[in-house]
Amino acid sequence: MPAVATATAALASNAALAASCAAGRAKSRCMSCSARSKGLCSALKDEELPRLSAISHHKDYAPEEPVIREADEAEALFTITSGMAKVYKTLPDGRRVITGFATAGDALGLAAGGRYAYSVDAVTPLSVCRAFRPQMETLVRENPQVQGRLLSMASLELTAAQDQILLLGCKNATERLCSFLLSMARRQGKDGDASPTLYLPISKQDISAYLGLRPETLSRVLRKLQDNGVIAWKPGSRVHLKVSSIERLEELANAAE
Amino acid sequence: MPAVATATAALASNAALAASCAAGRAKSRCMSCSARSKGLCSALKDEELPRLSAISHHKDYAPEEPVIREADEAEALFTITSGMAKVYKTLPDGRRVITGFATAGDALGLAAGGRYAYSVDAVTPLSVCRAFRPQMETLVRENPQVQGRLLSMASLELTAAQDQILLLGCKNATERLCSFLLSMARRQGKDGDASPTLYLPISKQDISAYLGLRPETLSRVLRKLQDNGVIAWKPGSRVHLKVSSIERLEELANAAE
DNA sequence: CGGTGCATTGATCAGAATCAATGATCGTGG
DNA sequence: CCACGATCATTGATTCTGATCAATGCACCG
Repeated sequence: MPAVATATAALASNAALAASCAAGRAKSRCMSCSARSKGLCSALKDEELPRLSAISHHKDYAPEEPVIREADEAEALFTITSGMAKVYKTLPDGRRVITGFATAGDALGLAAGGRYAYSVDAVTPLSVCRAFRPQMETLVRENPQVQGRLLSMASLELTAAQDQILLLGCKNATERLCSFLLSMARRQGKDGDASPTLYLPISKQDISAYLGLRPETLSRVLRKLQDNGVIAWKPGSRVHLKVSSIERLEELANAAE
Repeated sequence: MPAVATATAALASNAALAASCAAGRAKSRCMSCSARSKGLCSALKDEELPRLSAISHHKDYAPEEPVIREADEAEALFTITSGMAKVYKTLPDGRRVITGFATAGDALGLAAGGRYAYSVDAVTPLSVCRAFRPQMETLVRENPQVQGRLLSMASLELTAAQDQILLLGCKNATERLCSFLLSMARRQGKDGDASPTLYLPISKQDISAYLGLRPETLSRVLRKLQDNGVIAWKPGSRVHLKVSSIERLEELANAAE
């Protein structure tokens, strides 16, 4: 997740980012954004960017800070420019699942009804771009291709959600963890190949909430994988992880033994 | 699910539905469709309908017949006109989850990549409308509002998928079943109110595959709810169900006891 | 009428949850 | 800079839910 590293660097100015900006300034803002080529923004040509800059407002969040609260009025669409966020849902009694992790380029707040369907908190230091609904709708009207981009992003999310349903509905603890590590490794690797070294800014609590497991169970499975030599914590940092055998991980991800 | 009743009635002619139809005939076809006001089609005005008719091909399926196979080339977009279908994903070793049930108006085959991300089988006798990708893309280009409709449908599906993740990640067997019955009752009730009499064309096998439970477990939970007087099989038909107390069901759906 | 296949029920097992205790880490303030 | 407390991770012991295994019952169909 290379975007994470640039979390603090991107877009230093904060004060000037109120309701609207001069087009010239705004253009350079979106042009130099680390998410320029991703998500929503990739649907716009350079010359169309100022329109987006004009309606989007930058905002930063500290780790664990709430970004979106389920059931709130869905007044804005968020695009992550750097960092990572967790998307989750909660039951009345406090139980929760993390339904996904979002990174640079991902959109948050695509609500079908008038209200957000999930909550979002920052995982790492997080930067987002907010565009409020009315202005967003104008942009979409003027640039219909944006909707196509939104649709394909929603489809991707849907596919990811269904994969997660498969994981939660069928897989045991070991398979869940291996599937998760593998998908993170693939996200970080080049063209679909899983990277053997893995940057994991996500706490174990959050991983267990994502996998539908208790922290204790996650800890035990993690230990088992280490003892079997499948993975190793990289010395020196707790957020780096080394996978000794991607093949072994792939086996474990789909086959109960 | 009123649409189910019309499964056999809708669109009797089959032979004439090859590559293209005369606009007049085609118009009346979509105009009188039971899904006219739903899904994709609701995005088109009456006078735009012939364009859709011209590119859509009708097809019927018997219960349990496959409609879409995961990983196949995604060559068409399906819209259900009547009946019910199950959407599911499978692991290499055969384990499977049903990720959702689709009824009249629902779209199937919205694939982000070039391939279907899931399989679909008919649950009841099923009628669908197929539109092949290239023609569909033309239609979308000429009627951009269709994409908006697709987007909001995808968002709804995404929300449903995330609810299912919450169910599988957090809830116990009783809560799962109650949540399911409740959502089915709501689908069949008027304006969000759950209906106390419930038409359930879905086999217990499929219900258990949807809830991430074994058939034996489902059977036991079902029995418990009956013994507690929360639900009752309506005498005379095994696909009808009566809920004695929606409130009780709502309690059970979200609260571990 | 017998057979096949699915649903139910019962008995047992196992995987993960829960409960509990200890140990590591981090931030804080003395 | 170190000591302390708080928080979180790990490990162990035990429980419990749901899975699995097995037997019986029932319905549908040839």
